[in-house]
Amino acid sequence: MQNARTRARQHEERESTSEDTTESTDECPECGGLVVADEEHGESVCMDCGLVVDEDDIDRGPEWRAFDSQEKDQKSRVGAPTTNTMHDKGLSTNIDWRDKDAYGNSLSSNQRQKMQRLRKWNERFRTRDAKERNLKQALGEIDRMASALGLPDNVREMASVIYRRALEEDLLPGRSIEGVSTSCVYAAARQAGVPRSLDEITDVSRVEKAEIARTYRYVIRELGLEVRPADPESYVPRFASSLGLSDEAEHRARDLLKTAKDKGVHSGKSPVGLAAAAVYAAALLTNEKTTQAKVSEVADISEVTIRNRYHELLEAEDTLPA
DNA sequence: ATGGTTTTTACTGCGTC
DNA sequence: GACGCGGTAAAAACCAT
Repeated sequence: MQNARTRARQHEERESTSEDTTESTDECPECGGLVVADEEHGESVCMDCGLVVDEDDIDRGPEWRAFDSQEKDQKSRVGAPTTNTMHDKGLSTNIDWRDKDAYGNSLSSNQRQKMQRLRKWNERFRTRDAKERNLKQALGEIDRMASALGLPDNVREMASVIYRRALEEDLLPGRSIEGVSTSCVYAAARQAGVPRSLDEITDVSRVEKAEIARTYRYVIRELGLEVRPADPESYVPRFASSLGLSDEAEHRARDLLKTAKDKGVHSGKSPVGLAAAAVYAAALLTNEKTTQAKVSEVADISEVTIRNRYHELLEAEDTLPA
């Protein structure tokens, strides 16, 4: 057995050593209760025990106050939000495709042709140079994959930002747009705490797994992105819900993973496998009906691995003084 | 390329509904 | 008998050196 650190580094996806003590953001470190944000005081407070988990939050509201609607209109200076998921951040001009004027009347054929030409040139200018076109295509890909994986908008946003940076730093030459955008999605999903396994990513990408992994490592290294090993717990909700398990079982699964973490059982093992095993074990403990086969299917992990892991989980549970 | 480790594949035996 | 489950051995995949 090599030492734990080396082991953990072996597999990108793997959980790291027991020295990593970071708490997930929405659970109280004291009692495990739910932590909610109190915007008025800029604090994050545990709902169960009242512990203030985080202070000095950033207030993202407007810095001005308005006392009536008129003032609100005057002081407000907000347009459409810019977004990184569009290659021009949604800032450039768009010419409507409908051949209607501002009053809704149809255009004469003369005007229609003119508008057609304008649209064409506007589009050409918008995506003028190679980088813009590159971005446009990549962002399309990112969006497609994120949708296919059911990832939320903020992940798309993150992936887009990462891609922009990659483009800025000239990381693209020699690498496919597909590969890099896939890697960005993978990285963003992991950073956002809603990881998808490499296999899941591979399914929706047009690029092979090996290339994704390679490109991903490259991008991470070049951009100096810090991505912690995936937390098995972050897979639990997804698995539990696709198996139709109760909240109690889900919670049980998390507990199992926590004690396993304390025991350091998880080092060097695939987080997905751990999560799958925890979900299965939790279903057993709460007398809910599932089979290893089903868990193995939704988690995309072999039954053997589930068996091995869940033995280890239960063992860790037993040997704990609790 | 090699070696050590984990995961997968394939197969077998056991108990139960 | 099909099914769920446990175990094993060999193959494959993976990472670090």
